[in-house]
Amino acid sequence: MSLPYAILTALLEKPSSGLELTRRFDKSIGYFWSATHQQIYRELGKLEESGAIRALPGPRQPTRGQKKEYEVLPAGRDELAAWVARIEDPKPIRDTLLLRLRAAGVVGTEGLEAEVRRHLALHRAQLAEYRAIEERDFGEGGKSEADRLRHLVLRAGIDLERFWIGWLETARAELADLRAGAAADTRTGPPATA
Amino acid sequence: MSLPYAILTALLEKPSSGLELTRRFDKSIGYFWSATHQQIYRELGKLEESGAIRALPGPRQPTRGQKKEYEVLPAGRDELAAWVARIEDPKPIRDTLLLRLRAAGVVGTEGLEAEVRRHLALHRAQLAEYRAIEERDFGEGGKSEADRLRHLVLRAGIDLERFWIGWLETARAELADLRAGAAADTRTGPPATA
DNA sequence: CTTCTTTATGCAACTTGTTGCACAAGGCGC
DNA sequence: GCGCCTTGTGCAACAAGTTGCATAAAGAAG
Repeated sequence: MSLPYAILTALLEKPSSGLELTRRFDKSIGYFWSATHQQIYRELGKLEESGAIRALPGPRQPTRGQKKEYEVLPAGRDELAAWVARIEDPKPIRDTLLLRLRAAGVVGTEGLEAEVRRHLALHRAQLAEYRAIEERDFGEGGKSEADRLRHLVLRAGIDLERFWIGWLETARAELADLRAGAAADTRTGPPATA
Repeated sequence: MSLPYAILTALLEKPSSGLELTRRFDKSIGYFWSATHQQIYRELGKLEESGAIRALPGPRQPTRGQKKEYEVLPAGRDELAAWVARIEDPKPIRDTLLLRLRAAGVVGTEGLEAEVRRHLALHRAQLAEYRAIEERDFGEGGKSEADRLRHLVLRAGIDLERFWIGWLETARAELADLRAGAAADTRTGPPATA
């Protein structure tokens, strides 16, 4: 499980409350590890119980509805450092569009082209967003180690979007070609291979 | 949820038993949608109950330990066709290595370089495997619609591995550079930016 | 014929992630 | 003061995925 480590990283970057973490996950960390506020609160509770983090002493004892900030304890930092070097195999992707393309091979491509075009637009928008972040946050040189590593992660996001855009363009062309072939079939009859 | 549709696709390609499906998932479909035999058996039960598939009548009434083959019914095929055209947004990736790189920004890169190299080797091996499949199954032209779509899916796998290999090479170089910088610091003292 | 292995199906418990909602405190408008 | 919105924490139920194990039949090994 990686969520606790994502939370420890975020808290080391800056001590925060549950809701603040949720917002930060929505922005930066969530681009490659998303989490809802429920998951985050649950995990914060576990981390506090296990002694990896602790609540910062606030003006009054926090009850329900009161902000509660956390900071990482040395034990939590050690766990995170150990996790960074841990051996863990990459997991295969899980993408429904690939699955749907395969399904289209047996039930037909009806409606798939529109969905491919829609995904293409979404990935192009995401790429533009990443590029804007890159220009804003990593414009000139003279960066710290943490900055260079964050930039590296961002470049993974950028390259990944580029991969999707390239592949989706191929897919769109292929689907258009199949459609043209199918239209020809209705005029001339199916080819011998069908 | 996509697993039932993955199973319907596999069963349309060829009626199978639970264990056969598991093996086929391990080979081809599992490259982008993996599933354990438990998930598959559970889902087969649900699909049979909902009338999307049915057990093929075998030599005797199958009990526990006896092979039980399924085929897709028209209702299941219709559901699958509707799913192919469904609007569904792409989900962001979840990759622990990216997360660990980010964590390394706050706790140090100790041990990460070895893990990056290991992943690089794994992705190179996976790429070689995909390329072998491509040559074996999609060598010459004259392909059916289903074949062309399967090839398209395989090319996504190939391009994705290429993306990882390219990015991991960049990451390895960056980590080596950071390590060299840190080594220099121990001799000359940290730079003013630290 | 008994035991062991392989093939095959499946239950139960657990972990992880999602969805919907409840509840508390504080600020704002009137 | 009273209603309402925002901020903030959290429970409960569900859905999806994982792990470990139980069970049954069939064939091979002795």
